[in-house]
Amino acid sequence: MKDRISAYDVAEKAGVSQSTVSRVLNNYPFMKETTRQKVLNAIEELGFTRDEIARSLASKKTRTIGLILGDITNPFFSESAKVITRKAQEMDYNVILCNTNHSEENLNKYIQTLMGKRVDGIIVASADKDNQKIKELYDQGFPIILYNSIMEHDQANYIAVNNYKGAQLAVEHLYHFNHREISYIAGPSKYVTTHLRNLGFKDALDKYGLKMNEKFIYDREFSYDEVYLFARNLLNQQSRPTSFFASSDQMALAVLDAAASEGISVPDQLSVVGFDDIDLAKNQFIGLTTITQPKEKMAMLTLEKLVALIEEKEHVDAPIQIVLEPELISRKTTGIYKS
Amino acid sequence: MKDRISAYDVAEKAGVSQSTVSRVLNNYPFMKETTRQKVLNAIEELGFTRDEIARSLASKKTRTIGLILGDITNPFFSESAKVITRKAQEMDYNVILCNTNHSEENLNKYIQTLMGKRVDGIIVASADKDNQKIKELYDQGFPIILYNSIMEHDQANYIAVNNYKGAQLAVEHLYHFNHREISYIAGPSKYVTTHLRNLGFKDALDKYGLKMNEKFIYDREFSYDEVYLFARNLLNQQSRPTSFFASSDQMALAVLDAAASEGISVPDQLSVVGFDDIDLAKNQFIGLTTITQPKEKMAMLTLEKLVALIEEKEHVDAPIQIVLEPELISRKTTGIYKS
DNA sequence: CTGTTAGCGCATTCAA
DNA sequence: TTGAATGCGCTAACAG
Repeated sequence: MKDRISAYDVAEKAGVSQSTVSRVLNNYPFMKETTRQKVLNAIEELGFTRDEIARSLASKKTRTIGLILGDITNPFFSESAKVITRKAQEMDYNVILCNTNHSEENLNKYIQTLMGKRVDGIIVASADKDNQKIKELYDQGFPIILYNSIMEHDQANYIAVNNYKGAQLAVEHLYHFNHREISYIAGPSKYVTTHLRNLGFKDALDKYGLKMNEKFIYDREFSYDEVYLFARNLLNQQSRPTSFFASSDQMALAVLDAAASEGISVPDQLSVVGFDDIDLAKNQFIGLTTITQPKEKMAMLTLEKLVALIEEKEHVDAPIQIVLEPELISRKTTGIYKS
Repeated sequence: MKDRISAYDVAEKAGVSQSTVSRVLNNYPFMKETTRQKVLNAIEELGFTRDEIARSLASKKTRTIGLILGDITNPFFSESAKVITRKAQEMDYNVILCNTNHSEENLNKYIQTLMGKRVDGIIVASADKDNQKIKELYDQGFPIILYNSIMEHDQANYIAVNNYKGAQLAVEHLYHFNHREISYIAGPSKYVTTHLRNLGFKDALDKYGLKMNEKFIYDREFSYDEVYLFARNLLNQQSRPTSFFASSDQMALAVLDAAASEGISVPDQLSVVGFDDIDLAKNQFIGLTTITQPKEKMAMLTLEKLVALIEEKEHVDAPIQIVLEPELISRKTTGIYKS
């Protein structure tokens, strides 16, 4: 590879100084139009593009943000990532993507790496409750926002849906459809998101006077295969649940998969409610009943707020703490239970 | 935010020079163990992390690669991205994610940006045929690999599946199930990938003596909604196709969606074949018949080869041009046509 | 084995 | 309106 063309090369060709080149690159307004043109021409002829690394070092800004996701193959995350990257491009930011596979170790490692890369801000879409690193960043005033999660910290920035209420809506829906035996794919309560959904689920059971069957609760790590096996096993039991509430649509799909493998038809013999309202849930071949999150809105808002934090850190105002309302959308995977 | 801690601060605290600090950071082997410890302690106490930006500027390496995708919400891409980011982390690389939404303008813009960011290499998973920018990079010897696509250029690096053959397998399968009226969701032939699938499709029709019905071919841009409408419209016609072959599983889902909306049952009244074998295709609630791509293998290979190109550019060997074999997996969305 | 020195390619004062 | 000089925080010779 031939040597790169630097601003000095351009300067020489244009017969000006490097700082003048820098000025036209940065749209400095007070310049003679002719010199600007000379520089522009030289840039054109040489095919020069500035070195963003050097620029970052000098300016202490990278115009890059880190996006930490739990699992990019979960449509909830990828659909969010799509919105965030599009918006980022519009605002002239780049996105470094990090996939933790739901491991806190990875999360910490990624935060470390991103800080080393001097990203201007971070969006965390898969935060463990009380994560220490994140709290440190809040304390330092570093621009960081939790997406789809909240954190109890007076400086915490987050944008999420009311997960507690979402879970309640699910139980309510199933209850009204005469379901009394509800299996719950909860996921580990180490995440605030799932923790809140778990609380909502339990309180809703209480409200309707239903007892919780521990055997019907899956509280291990999110894993398609594990949930598939769990559901399949449960469906083979003598006293099997009449319905499932899954803490994510992805996991609801695993339940549907398991049901299909056992020849159990949905919704006739089994009802399933998900959470997230991924695009696929709308697909009429599937028609998953689920709890909506205003993903698009949340994602846009998250990026906008983050950029605001980055670019106008002067007036830090109050921390950003936004909680949106979920909604239940009834489709084809739930039906009235007939005993 | 308080001032960052630099290697000089560490050096001072440890009572050594900054270059010594740099040495321990880079695991330079010939050092007195005691000084190494002094430095390590100072690093620990100060909570120092090195500035990767400065490091990149000085070393001319960023340990970052660009990953350009057509659509992150298409599981084929997100599943590939997952493998690539995991592998990248293992090899101590970061990934900047770019989502083109299948627009060549975006592709070019992103390539530009990534080059400005001085990424060490680029993976393009959504390349337009004959893209000029990509060719330039090949000419310069810049490490760039096409994933799931090929390019006719003597220095092109690519890893893909035999798309021509894949399409043929699909037609063959449908033909053996007595389907004679096959609709094809082709996508625009400006992508090499789809172009080859289109060729395979047409040649297969010829082989079986089937005539191509232009009205059954969708050759516009990949868009879920557009394909949905196209399929729905077709299914409403008097002489509707008995089967669909979609150039991606994502588009096959759109067809299933349309069929469901028209109350047409699959596979009894309609057969559907996809392409990619996304995880969801295996879901028994759906059971999509499709053409497999060895995604995992392809993705791993792509990253490994790219890193090889980056790190050992001395022996550039022959260009990397790997074409893997596809396979048809018959599941629940295809059945024998009974007239 | 360790310190000194000179860049990397820009942005950004300060003068002129 | 422009140029010269300095430094961002590190790596990488080169001495010693």
